[in-house]
Amino acid sequence: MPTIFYPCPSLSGLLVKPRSPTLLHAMDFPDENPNHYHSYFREGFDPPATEFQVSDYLVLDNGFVEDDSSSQSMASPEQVPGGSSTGYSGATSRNNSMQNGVKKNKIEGGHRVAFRTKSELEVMDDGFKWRKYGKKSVKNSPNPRQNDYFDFISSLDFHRNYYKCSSGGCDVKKIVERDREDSTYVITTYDGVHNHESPCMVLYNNQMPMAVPQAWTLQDSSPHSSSSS
DNA sequence: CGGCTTTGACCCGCGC
DNA sequence: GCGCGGGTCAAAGCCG
Repeated sequence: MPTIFYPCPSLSGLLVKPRSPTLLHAMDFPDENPNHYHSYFREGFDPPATEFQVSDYLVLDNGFVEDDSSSQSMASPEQVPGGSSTGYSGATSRNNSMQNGVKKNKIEGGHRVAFRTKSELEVMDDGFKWRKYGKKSVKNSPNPRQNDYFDFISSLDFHRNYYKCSSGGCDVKKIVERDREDSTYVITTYDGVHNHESPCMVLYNNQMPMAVPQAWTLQDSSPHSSSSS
């Protein structure tokens, strides 16, 4: 079974809810930042639920985000004809194709994952090097909160930051925005699959090679994605 | 000087 | 057709 690994930064507990039929395997490692840890997921493992703070999102594989949650800022299925929605309803890239008259927001490389992480920080180190190439303002939160902490969060500008992997030849993109439904959360969406190892993983492998077996190796795509290339 | 961020402009698709 | 929103481009500026 092909395996795909993605990094998921987290500050206060990883927020995971598998959206695909495959279960996910989490392996947590410390970051260079003591306030962070990263988790790497792979198919075929059911993490003990008690170890995780449940989030509303983890979406992956085959290039389409599956989203049956009606309470999120990400697109709901009805926003995209045909039922397959994307993390961003307007992600109408010029590379997107029309299929049978139904616009499918298929991403290059065939994979999209989204992490919803409870964090004051919008930009978290996930081990890869990213270059920012765009920023767009979005509407403010529809649910303003009332205590000091939420006031602080709500005072932040709501915007969407666009990043590309700065590694040459790697076309993976990352979109970061604060969840407009709950501004204490940050939604990070990865588009595509890295064709190289993370510099961070090289460090990990040097330090504890047995503990991180090929965690950043991106093996062949899943059966779902084989039709999306 | 190179790499990165910022930011306004532009392109495109969609809904009305 | 037009306006709007999302995504990208690219020039300018910043910083180490």
